[in-house]
Amino acid sequence: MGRGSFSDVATELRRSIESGEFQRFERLPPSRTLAENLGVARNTLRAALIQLEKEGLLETRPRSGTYVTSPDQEVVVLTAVEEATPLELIDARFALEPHICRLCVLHARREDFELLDSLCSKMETAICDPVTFAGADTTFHRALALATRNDLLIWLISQINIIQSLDKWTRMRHLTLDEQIIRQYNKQHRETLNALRSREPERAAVKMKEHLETARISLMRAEEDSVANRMMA
Amino acid sequence: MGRGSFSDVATELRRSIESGEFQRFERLPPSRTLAENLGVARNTLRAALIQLEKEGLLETRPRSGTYVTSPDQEVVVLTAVEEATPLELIDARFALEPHICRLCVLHARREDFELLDSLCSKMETAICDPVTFAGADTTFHRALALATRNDLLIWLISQINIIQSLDKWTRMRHLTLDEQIIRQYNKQHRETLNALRSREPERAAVKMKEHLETARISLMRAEEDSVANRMMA
DNA sequence: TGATAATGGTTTAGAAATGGATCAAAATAA
DNA sequence: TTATTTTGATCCATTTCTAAACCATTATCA
Repeated sequence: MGRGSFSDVATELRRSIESGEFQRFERLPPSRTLAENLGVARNTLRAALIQLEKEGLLETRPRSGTYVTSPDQEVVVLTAVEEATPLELIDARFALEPHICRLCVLHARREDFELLDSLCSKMETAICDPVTFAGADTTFHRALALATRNDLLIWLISQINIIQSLDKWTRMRHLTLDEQIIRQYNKQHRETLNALRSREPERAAVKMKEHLETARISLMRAEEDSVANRMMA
Repeated sequence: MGRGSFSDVATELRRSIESGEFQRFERLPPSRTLAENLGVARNTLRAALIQLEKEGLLETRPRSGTYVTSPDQEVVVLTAVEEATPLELIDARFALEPHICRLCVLHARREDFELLDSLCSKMETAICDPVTFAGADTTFHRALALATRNDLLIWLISQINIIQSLDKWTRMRHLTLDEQIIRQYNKQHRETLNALRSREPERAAVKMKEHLETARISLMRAEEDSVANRMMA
């Protein structure tokens, strides 16, 4: 056969491992068996295994077997956090927050609305103060999660907030916060809160989506600008 | 000379324990008997037992027996999250997964569909095997997240999967998986995948919501049953 | 009480299976 | 063609399994 098949085998195995077909700590089938299953010669398989070992997905103990190395959970956290792009983060919030609004309609109590209301007021007095606004904004979205009374969602949102509070994010975020944007955000926060108060789950979800869409657009604009600046420099 | 079957035996036993075949505090069969049942030498079994003891799943008292202990599985950080209830978890998935489907339509590639397809097939052949089905099901939902190419979403889903893999969940989950439910899940998985393939984000999201709704209902029914059982006892 | 059985722990020698290495021939790509 | 890669086969060194025995302690029961 021609070339290329060894890297195809590596790709196939990599997918199997990443997709969880071979669990961590589990032993892969013996190279002879595995080669037969994959319809490939043992030598070819070996080349693929060596490749994957270099990548750190496998560990082979001679005369014992080839094992899936444990992907350290903490490493996953770090890479997920460090490599998350602003748009990925917005997409994640797009998934979570509209549904959080729906759940708020079911579970929020009077005191939750009071907290959300006071946070809106705080943001409305911070039109010229991006730092204060950003803090209150984070608190507002966190308060929405809290109002669901769902510990898991609260935790997920808090994880996202942790990422958002990293340095590189904070700076970019403050850049996007001009007075016009803050006014728009404030309007959307109010609209969302009103929909929640009148117990309209879908309207609240829609308002939240509009809010996130605004945030996405301003983020993209900020990125374009920073690219443009980099090109100017 | 060298096989690694002791690690395979450990995997098999781990499955038996997680599937509830061996209940907590229950004594395992004598090592001689168990070894014979597994078709493996007693020494090999012992190596596996020692491994599982290290993992904290078993406790062996010399001359008495080997007992299933409370598994301190996944000692991960999520202390607050460990107390998440099944319904909280379903709500979180309600938030994440429909939107993940929408993003899949944008980002999934051919090989993603192939993986999802093969997982559907695997689940369809596991109608009478809840343990295998549950594993493939988790992988399926993870594969959906992977197909979004959004590392943050992938991470969030993996966190949810970790919770779901905790011992107390696994048992309840397997209880809810009768043949009828599995057939329904399989149908819904297929429908979701088909919607993704034909690039219809909203239909995929709707199918996923239906799927999660089914899961929620069967969970609630299982909880009612367990409450009823407790009241009978 | 005392005898017997049952259990986990340990050791041993031999057998079986595994990954590692090499090489000539075949197949493929350029 | 020419160069490269895969294949299939064989041998090797070593690990790990098997099988069987024996030990020490506990449990059971007469």
